[in-house]
Amino acid sequence: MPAVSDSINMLDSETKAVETPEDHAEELRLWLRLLTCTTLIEGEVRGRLRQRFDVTLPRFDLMAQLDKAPDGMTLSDVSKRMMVSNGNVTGLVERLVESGHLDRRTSETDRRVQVIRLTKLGRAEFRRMAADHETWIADLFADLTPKDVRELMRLLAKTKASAQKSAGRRRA
Amino acid sequence: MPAVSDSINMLDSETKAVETPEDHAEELRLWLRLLTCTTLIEGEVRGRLRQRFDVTLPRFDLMAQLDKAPDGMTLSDVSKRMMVSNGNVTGLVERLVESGHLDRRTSETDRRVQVIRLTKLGRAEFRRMAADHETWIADLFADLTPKDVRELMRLLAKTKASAQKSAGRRRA
DNA sequence: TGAAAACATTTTATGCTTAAAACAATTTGG
DNA sequence: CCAAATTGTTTTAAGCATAAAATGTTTTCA
Repeated sequence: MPAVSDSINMLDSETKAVETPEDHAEELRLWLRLLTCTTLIEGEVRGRLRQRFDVTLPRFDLMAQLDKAPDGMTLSDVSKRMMVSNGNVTGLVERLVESGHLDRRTSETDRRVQVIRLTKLGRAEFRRMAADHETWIADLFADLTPKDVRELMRLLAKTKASAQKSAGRRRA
Repeated sequence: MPAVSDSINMLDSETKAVETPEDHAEELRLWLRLLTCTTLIEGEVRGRLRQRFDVTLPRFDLMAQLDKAPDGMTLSDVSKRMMVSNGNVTGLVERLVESGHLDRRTSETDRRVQVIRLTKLGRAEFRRMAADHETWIADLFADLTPKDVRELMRLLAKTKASAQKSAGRRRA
């Protein structure tokens, strides 16, 4: 096998790995750091939501999606947006309907579809929580300059695109 | 209360918010993008670990910690490193001992402490998985240039420090 | 038209995760 | 020395999460 036949981005690394056991330690470290940041912030937000509002993060996240959709969303939409499994949404919605935060109805045009939206109570509670939530986030990122924020946005957009491409390659 | 007593970074934003309802939309968007990237990559890694090795991500993460500690770690150490609750580790370890991947013993000098380490089997299996895992990560980040990686590392380090500071302020 | 494919959701089985309380062992300070 | 505080772990109760199979509905297309 000629050395020049090396291609970039090949997933089947069988032969490649034998020839050149490449060092991906930097990417690995980057991934761990990304994960650490997210875990740290997520844990902080989770704790504050529980302490101040006695609400879980998943419930808050779901309400956040619905707050942006006054006409409601289908369970599938929610599932895709939140990047969680369908079954997960089913249970989450169940509990939020039970607590009076969500309203759920079957679509008139397609009886497979469930449309959910925030109740008046749900919207009011979410708005209160969201206001505090925003200040928490601002505080957690307080040491970043506006330039840092812009730069991170850019690099994370690139990261997201790269990961999506890779995920697509695998499914293909 | 004198007006001059206002301090920066105050979490009690009662009066401040009324005066200047500051806009933190950028930080919020940054946080959501960070979360999206992590969720995306994590889901991808989780799926591949399950498909190729029939192992869960938490199990893999725990084994990864132990692989770096040939002499073993206490449950507390693991819990801190993985940033998960103590009870979480208890259950995870239980199952990994059951499956023969981990060895657990009570410390001789302090009978409260449980020391766990990888068994020969556990280490062998982890090494196999880790090799693949590294190529997956490299592929997921493939579109980032070395410069991008360095810059992201730097900005995420800054983010982590900022978040830790904020978390500390709250606990204080 | 009508069987097959696609779709939206729910169910099932299993495992992960947390916060808080309980338990057990060690350390500390009067 | 010993009661109190601290530390390490486990237990408990509740909820979150996934993958895969099951259910019911709509669409496709031969």
